[in-house]
Amino acid sequence: MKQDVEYKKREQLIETAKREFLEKGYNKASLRNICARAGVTTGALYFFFKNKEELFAEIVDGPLRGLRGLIVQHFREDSEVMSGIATLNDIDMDHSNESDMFIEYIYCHRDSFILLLNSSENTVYENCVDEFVEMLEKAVPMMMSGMKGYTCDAYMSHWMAHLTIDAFINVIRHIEDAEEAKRRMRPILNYLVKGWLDLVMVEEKHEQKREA
Amino acid sequence: MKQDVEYKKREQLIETAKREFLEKGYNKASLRNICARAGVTTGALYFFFKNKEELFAEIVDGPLRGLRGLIVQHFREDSEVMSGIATLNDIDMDHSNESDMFIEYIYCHRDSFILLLNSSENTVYENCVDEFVEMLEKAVPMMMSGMKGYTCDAYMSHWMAHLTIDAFINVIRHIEDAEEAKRRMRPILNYLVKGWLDLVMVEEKHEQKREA
Amino acid sequence: MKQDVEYKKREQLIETAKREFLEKGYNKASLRNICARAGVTTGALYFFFKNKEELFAEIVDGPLRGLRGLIVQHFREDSEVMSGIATLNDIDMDHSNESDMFIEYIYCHRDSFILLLNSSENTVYENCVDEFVEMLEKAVPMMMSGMKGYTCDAYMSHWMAHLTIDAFINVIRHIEDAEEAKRRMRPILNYLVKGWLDLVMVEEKHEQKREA
Amino acid sequence: MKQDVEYKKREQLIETAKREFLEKGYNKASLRNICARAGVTTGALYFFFKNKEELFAEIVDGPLRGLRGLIVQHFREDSEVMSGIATLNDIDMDHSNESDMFIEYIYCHRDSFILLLNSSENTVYENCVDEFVEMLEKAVPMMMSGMKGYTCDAYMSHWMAHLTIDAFINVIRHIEDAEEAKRRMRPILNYLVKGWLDLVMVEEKHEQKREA
DNA sequence: TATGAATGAGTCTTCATTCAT
DNA sequence: TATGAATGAAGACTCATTCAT
Repeated sequence: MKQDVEYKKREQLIETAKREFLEKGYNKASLRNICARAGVTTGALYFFFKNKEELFAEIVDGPLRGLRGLIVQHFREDSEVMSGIATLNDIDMDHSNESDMFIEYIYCHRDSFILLLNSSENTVYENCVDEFVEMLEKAVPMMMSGMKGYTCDAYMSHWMAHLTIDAFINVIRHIEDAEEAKRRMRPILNYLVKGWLDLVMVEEKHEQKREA
Repeated sequence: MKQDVEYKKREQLIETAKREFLEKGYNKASLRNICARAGVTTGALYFFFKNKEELFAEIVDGPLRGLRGLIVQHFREDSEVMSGIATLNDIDMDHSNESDMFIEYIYCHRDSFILLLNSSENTVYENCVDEFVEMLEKAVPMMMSGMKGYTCDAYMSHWMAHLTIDAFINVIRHIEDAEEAKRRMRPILNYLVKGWLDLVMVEEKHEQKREA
Repeated sequence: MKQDVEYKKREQLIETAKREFLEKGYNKASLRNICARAGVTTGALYFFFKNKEELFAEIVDGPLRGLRGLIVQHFREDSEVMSGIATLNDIDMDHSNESDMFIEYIYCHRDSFILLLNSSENTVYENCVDEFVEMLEKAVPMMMSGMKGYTCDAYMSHWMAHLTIDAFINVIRHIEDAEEAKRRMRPILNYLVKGWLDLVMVEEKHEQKREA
Repeated sequence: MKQDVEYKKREQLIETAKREFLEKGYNKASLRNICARAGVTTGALYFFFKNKEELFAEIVDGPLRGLRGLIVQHFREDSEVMSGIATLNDIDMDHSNESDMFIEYIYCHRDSFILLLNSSENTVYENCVDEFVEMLEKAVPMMMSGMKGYTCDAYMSHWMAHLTIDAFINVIRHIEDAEEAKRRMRPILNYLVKGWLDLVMVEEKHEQKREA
């Protein structure tokens, strides 16, 4: 009974913090203001959270780790599938399922991800996007490594990774409904996959000619 | 003669402001600090500029307008060229020249554009990127309007515009040298143009089938 | 059985408080911190102690009263011995035993005394040293009162008392080992006793001359 | 004319700060309070001084450096005088002049020194007394080095230095009038000098006996 | 006995801006 | 043109203490 009340205050605080951070960004968000809006004294906030940063982390860290985990796991599974494939033509061009899954997860915590994308300046999270770019940049070439006769162009791999992540970010930022987001993401992703195959995968003959 | 001295102070102020804004972002940048670094009193700053925002604008507004103008003019010229083209196959697939020109201009004022991209939070410029997306999003379909048998998918046009702009931003952010930037941009742009043609331009028959 | 546990908490609290007070001084010591270090909740602290000052007192008051008692008793005994002495020459110049006894007691509670000396600002104890100076300042002349032909210079008595106490304080502060402290204190004390006799005890003739 | 007003505010600030620091000690002194008492806004304080610490330093640093300089210079001169002396008996036992000079200087800035002695906890100055002890501890033996047949007992030198400084501190703390302070200091200093000669200077024969 | 959530006044400090000179 | 003193609100954060449970 009392616990309900107590938890309610903590939850209240998180909820108002989320709103304030979204509206003003991390820096301009005012703890005083958050407390006032949550009907709580400043001291109370510092009972629940060590810091402004920790309050932000509370909102954002869980979903971020979750997504990270999801991606790692997904790449692992994908690697296994790919290990049985030898030519470009055998690659399944439909990546809707994967795309859907990521969107699904992200939209369960959309506020948090919007926060990370738009309002995490001066936070340890301010470069969190780079991490995902890097993961993608390294994962794809690895998955392709079994394909005979092709090598990866590292530079294009980097840029395709960037573009791919940017595509997700655009969707997350501008589409509110998860189902619509999924629907919109699918054709874009297919286009991007083609990019990976056309620009990143280089026929080795071609490559040798160049070097020659 | 005296004017020289004065102008020097103004110039000094702008130079230090640029550095401070780049290092700390608009919000965290301190006018006091800027003045101190420039060897100028706070009062002096307020003689030259109305306030913090106007100081920021001084650095950023010129290049921004310049780029805007360049783009508008370019689209106008391109429209004329395109008006003589009737089929997709006739389109010149090499857009290196255009890409080069934009990069060239941007890199003449790279500091300013980096400022706009990374440090314009809480400024009227904070959404300036959207404007360019919008320009592109609308311009391309217009240019294509002469092409018989095709219509534009508005939605994909939006996303391709976004991706295209993002591609430029990635390059600007991460590559310091103008020539290298041009070189890297070309293949990416070509890939993107293919995207425009494949995803945005829809054969009308196809379209009718779908709708049927 | 349960009492054991409780007492353990109290004891824990005192122990951590001692450390915290020593490290940060009375003011900067944080009750929160003390509780955390002791693995106890803030509420618990307030069950055992009325407030911050009383927690400090708990550590410090016992030893302080003990020392006070020891000194009073010692002066009483010394007075009796001195009542049988009529000339300066008969005074026992070796005060090692007394010095040793005080050092012995103080070093049994050295932490507490260090606390009193270094970390009692803004406490009722912050001037506790003065009390000892005063005791000494008054006791010595009283003990000497039986000596015919001499009077006490009140002013010099005050300063010698101060110097004597300061000498003890220096030792307590800077020497950790009790035995070494005793050893170091002895020659200093003998020098100080000579000071008492030379500066404080004034031959009455001399005195009359002066006044004449 | 305006300058008068401006300087007055700064001076006012320093004056009130001095009072506040004296009354409450460095930590408990409140900048808000100081500003209010000085009839100045908080911002103003931070125009004149970088910090709480710097405000404190402003009051205290000058006098401290002055005293340090005075002592260094004095020791240098004394060394020259002593270099012409070979036996203990030739030493001038009257050190009134020196004592007077130090007291004179200190009492010109007595507030500052009281601050240093009583209210500098948690400041870089909190151990400033030790420095003077050390200077004295090292200087005296050096000055005595010319004396044949004697060596210095390092330990007693340390304690005599401590006692000597403590004696000064007692006077400064408890006597308000400079002239009275001088008068009181003289006999004490003479007593202390005797201590230096008796306890610190050891006849080498004696020393050798001991070692034998 | 003991918890731990909550208080609320208080801390030092920073800032963009103003204005008499 | 330019100074620089001064403003005053706001910032994050800390603290000893209380009290219903």
